[in-house]
Amino acid sequence: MADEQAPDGTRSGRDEEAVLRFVERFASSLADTGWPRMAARVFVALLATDSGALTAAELSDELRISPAAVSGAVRYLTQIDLVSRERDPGTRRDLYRVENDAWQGALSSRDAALSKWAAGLLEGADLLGPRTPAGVRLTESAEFFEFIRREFDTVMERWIAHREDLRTAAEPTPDKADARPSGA
Amino acid sequence: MADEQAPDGTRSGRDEEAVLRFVERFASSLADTGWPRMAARVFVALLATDSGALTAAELSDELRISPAAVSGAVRYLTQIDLVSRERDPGTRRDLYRVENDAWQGALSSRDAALSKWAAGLLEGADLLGPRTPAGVRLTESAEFFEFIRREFDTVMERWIAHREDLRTAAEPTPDKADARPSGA
DNA sequence: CACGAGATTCACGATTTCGTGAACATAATG
DNA sequence: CATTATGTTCACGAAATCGTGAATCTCGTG
Repeated sequence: MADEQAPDGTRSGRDEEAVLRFVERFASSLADTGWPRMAARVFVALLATDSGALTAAELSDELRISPAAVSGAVRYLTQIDLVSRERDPGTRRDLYRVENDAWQGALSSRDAALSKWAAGLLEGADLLGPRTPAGVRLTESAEFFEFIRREFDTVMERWIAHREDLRTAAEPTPDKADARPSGA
Repeated sequence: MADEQAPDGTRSGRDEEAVLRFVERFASSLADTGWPRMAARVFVALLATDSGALTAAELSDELRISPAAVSGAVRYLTQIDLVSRERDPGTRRDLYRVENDAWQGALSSRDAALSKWAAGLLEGADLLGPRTPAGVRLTESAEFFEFIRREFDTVMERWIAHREDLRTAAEPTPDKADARPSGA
């Protein structure tokens, strides 16, 4: 296991097999909460690369799925802004990249659903009579969702700040980058 | 349409057909985000009653589904603490009730999933090497989820306070309770 | 303690979802 | 402009999901 290079430039002093198992395991827990299986596998595979990006062929190969499955998974992931597509410079292949702030984006995109729910609930409250117990319950539900939606922005701001703290705390000394095998 | 009473005690000056349509429509948007169809319909049907509770027979009748389907939906809903089961006093029938703070409970129960995800991600980070780019990405993802989980408690506290504000504001005069049939 | 109302379980059939293979589309290169 | 490498679309078949009907179970009641 001398000095081989994975396609994404990752140094393979790693137990690739164990990584594969991790990808499958974590993708499964995502799938358990409603993610499409293939999308989950592709996403976690990207997360687990140093470069954060892979080509369709690499994904197809590593996960043992057809190019069509990769295409479908990637379409799903780009639609919800978890993954971006870019052209691999100098070649003809596309590169699928996981955004650094992928999770935040994923949660943010729930905003639309929350608003839609709130609107639907208010509609129902109106129908049932806003002052009936049922109408009150629906109105309060709508208010809950609107509240959550608004609070979310605040939480994200706090996360950004917290992340900065963590990052600076993680740098032991303002030394040269030493965690960069720089295989490139 | 003099003074008929729906089974849950709801006065039916309402357009029952329109309510039914609302139930189906809103249940559909829940289903679109991954809810089991029957569970969504049962849940919304309960939301739309004044008493907040219905028997299995009433649900089966109103939604035109089999008792088995009701049983399955209710099992799902009680497992995630969105609905509670109680015995209809004096009779032999169970009553399924939607909790007043149903939505909060539903979101709270996501805590477990968040923790599980964070743990899985840390495991992966360890595997990939905590100081490699991939390991850093996974660690940061885990930290994100833990952060969200912690923040959630705060948001809920603020919601409770905000809800009280809304409730007192909703009472036109400090009169006798008129919009509070006490959804106990 | 037998009866019966009501709830649950289980196997089956239908519907839907999902991944594949193959044809098709697109674009860079000589 | 033909060739080749790459990505996408579409119909098909497999597999999982879901709701039903019928049998089974539970427990209050006469």
